Parts: sequence; structure tokens; C-alpha cells
Amino acid sequence: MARSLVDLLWRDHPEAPRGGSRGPESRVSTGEVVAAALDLADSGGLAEVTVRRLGAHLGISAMSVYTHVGSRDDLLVLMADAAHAQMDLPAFGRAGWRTRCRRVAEANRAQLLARAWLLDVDDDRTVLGPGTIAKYDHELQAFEGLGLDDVARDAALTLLLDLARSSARVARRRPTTGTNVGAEEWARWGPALGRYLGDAHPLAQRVGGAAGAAMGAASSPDHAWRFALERVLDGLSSLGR
Amino acid sequence: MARSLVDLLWRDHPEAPRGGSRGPESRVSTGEVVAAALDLADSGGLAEVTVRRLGAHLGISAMSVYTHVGSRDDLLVLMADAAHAQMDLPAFGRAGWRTRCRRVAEANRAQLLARAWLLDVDDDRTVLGPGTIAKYDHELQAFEGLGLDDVARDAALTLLLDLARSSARVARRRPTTGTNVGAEEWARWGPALGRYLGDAHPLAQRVGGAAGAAMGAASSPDHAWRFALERVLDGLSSLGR
DNA sequence: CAAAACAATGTACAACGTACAAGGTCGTAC
DNA sequence: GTACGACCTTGTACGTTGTACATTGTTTTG
Repeated sequence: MARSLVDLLWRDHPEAPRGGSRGPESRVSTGEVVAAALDLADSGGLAEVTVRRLGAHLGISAMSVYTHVGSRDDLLVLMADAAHAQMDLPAFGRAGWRTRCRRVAEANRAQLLARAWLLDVDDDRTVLGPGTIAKYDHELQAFEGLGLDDVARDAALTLLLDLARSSARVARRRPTTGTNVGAEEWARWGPALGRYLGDAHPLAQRVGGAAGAAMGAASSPDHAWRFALERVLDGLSSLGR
Repeated sequence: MARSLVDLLWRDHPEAPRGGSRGPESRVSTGEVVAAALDLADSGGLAEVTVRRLGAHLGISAMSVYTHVGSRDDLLVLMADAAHAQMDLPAFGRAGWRTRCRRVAEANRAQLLARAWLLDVDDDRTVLGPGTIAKYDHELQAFEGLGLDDVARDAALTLLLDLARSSARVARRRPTTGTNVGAEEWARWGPALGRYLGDAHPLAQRVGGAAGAAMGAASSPDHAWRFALERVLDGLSSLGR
């Protein structure tokens, strides 16, 4: 039947419309469908989440999946919200705003590293879900005491989350090798590229080389991350007077 | 025949391998293929760029496209590099680093708003292209005089570009209405969502409502953008002591 | 003139999301 | 008790995608 997306997102809410008890009991629940989809995505990325595979994984036919989710796009929203709900939100304790904000950013980055497929879900309707809203509510509290009005507070949180996303995007490239391009690709194309480049763009060559080497060095894989985060936090601190 | 991606990216370079003069002259060039693909993407997004449509647009068959590009993924890299090459890079003049960096960020945001499909191209091999490298080289100069070492300079630029990307991502939602969710969707789902939410998460409801209203107001569509950019620039300034 | 190199094409395949119609199964109203 | 209607499940089928492969046609080179 496929209830509306909002009803599916809030399916655990007391007031959510339960399915009428008329026909045969469905063999799987929407929650189980979403859980199976999470399994697939966690193991092989979003590309692994096809309606057919999902059905096979659940022991039902491909088309039966549509009894529980409506469409694949809806499913992705349900998955993202479930991931947000399962994410362990950072504890704030009595820490100051800077520490709290850092924890928010770190937690989001960790989540995006663990579930890289979240980077590929780009659907606005995710904000309608209970998991996403609860996460939003909690993370907004990190800015308590910074003296931001509501609009600025939302913008600040968005800034932090976007930063985490960007960092996670970079981090999911070829794991070992630094230069954003894979090692084997670099070995194959580096020489040719060098021939084309010659002495042109010396600044780009120097900085790019240094950045690549730094990322390749085992020392600081997340150096750029720390740098960017502290810079953004510095920027936010300029607001607190 | 489809030369390697690097050779295709540098096809205008003097030393690039010209096609052997054996068979019949090809009816279109790689450059024309890329240009046609840019047309399609500019008008209807990346989804419009299918191999068949591209061929039809060029007056050749679908499979003939592969004579000039190798694969659709390669084509996307070529398109992104061409876009970077066509982008008008900000002039720096005698401006200070902060102004220069602001211009870099603004120029990138403008580019991403004009060619939103660039947000959907996520291929590391783009850095191999001449347009991308020239852009990188130019933008690195914005940080001259800030006292950053090479690694930090690369990280700072990445931070700025990621910021522009994030902002452009938000801006390409439903154009008119503020709340990231479209107007009609909000009208349909807002009430139901309110029923589920009730009095829960008052902070999220207040801040989210304020942020949505602010975005809906014609006053400050890019308010969040200015905010985030100045915050990041503040953060960078904490490096220049 | 023959051979090799190249461009262009048509056909075909596997995979995708999902519309549609049919069949099965249960609770409910008469 | 029986008929209705709601509900789950399924198979088949359509349109679309990227692209592998074999073939045909064209041009330069030996």
C-alpha cells in the first residue's frame, strides 16, 4: 500500500496510522525493509541497494518491496533518517561551546566515515524524519551560550555539518594513498601529466605536491580536517563578542 | 579510438598526440563532443547528458560518441575541466588576502550556481586537467601574504571551495521557497509533521522555523552564505596572527 | 594495388526502477 | 455462512541506461 513518506518516517510514533487489519499479515515490516537496506548499503554502498536485491535479501519479490516503501527515493530518505536515529550523539556534559561544537563536528564526520553512503543521499525530505529532527535538536544545543540568534544558530550548525561532509568526502577516496587520485592511476598518469605541465604553474605544482606528500605521509591523515575545523571554530568564536 | 583521459584532457596542448591520419576524418572532435555535453548539462542537468542524446545532438550515432571520449565517466571529467577553464577567475589587483579569498569563494559559488551540475560531478581525476590546474594555481595566489605553509595553504583553499559547494547545494533546492522542502510538499506534509511533533523538540522547532522563515523572506536569500563565508575568513585570519 | 588504421554504425545485453494486472488471503458486514 | 472488499504478493513487461562486439566504409601508407 505504501503510506506517505511522512507516515513511514514516523511509523513508530503512537499516532502513526497502523495498517488496516484486513488482508493477510505482511511478511516483513517497513522497519525490516529499511534495516535490510542499511545492511546492503553498509557493506557495498548505495549502488548495492537495488529493489531486486533488497527483495531477495528479505525473501520477497522485488515488487513486494513497494508494499512497504513507495519508491526507491523514499527508501533512501528512510535509510538516512534511520542512520541519524542510530547515530550516537555526542555528550556535552559541562563543556564549553567550543568543545561541544567540536564534538558535534567529530561525531558527524565519524558517522559519515562509517556510513559513507550517506554522502550520496541528497534528499531534502530527510529533514521530515524523527531521527533527523532529534539529531538537529541535540546539535543545536551545542551553541548555547554563544549569543547567536536563531537564524545564525541554524547557519552555524549547517556550516559545521557541511564541513564534516566535505572532509568525509575527501577521506573516502583511495584509503591509503594521499593524492586524491589513486596510487596506480598516479603511477600511470603522473609521468604523462608531468610532461604536459612542464614548468607551468609552479605554485600549483609546489603546493599540490606538498599537500599530496603530506596526505601520503602516515603522520597526518586528518591534518586538513583538524585545520579546517579549528579555523571554523575560530570563526564562530569571533561572534561570541 | 578514445585516447587516455589525460591525453584527452590536454588535447589542446602542443605535445598532445594528434590522431593518426589514417582513416576518414572524424566528423566531430572531442572538443565538440564536450561542448555539446556542456550544452545538455547546462540546460537540463547531468541527467540530460546521456550517450544517445549526445550522439543525436551531434548528428552521430550513440556508439560513435565512444570514438571521442572513452566512457561517460571520462566525459564528465572532461566537462568539469572545460567548465573550470571557462570560468572567469577573480581578479586580485592590489587587494588584501581577505578580499582575494572572498572573491575566490564568490566566484566559485557563482560558477556552481550557474552550472549546478558541477555539484554532481565527483571524480578525483578532474585534478588532472589543465583547466582545473590553472584554476588551482590562480586561486592559491589569494593566500599570498597570509604566512601559510604549503600544506596549510592547500587546506585553506579546500576549505573555501568546500564552503562554496555546500552553499550552492542549498541554493539549488526549490528556488523560491525557503524551507529546504518545496512549498507544495510543505503544505501537504507540514500539518502531518506538526501532529507528530507536538511539543517535542521545542528548540529544533523554534530554530528551524526561524531559519525557514528567514530563507523564505526575500530579504536575505544568501544570508547564511555571507555568514558562513565571513566566519571562515575570520578563522583564516587567526592564522595571520 | 593491397594492407593497415581509423571512423561510424546496428545489434544486443545486462541492469535498473516501476506500472499494471492477476491471484491469494484475511477480516468484516449482512 | 457467505459475499464483499481490503490488503499482500507476484510475474510479466516497458522504457531507459551504459557499453561490448562485430561489421562496414573510408582514407592513408607500404
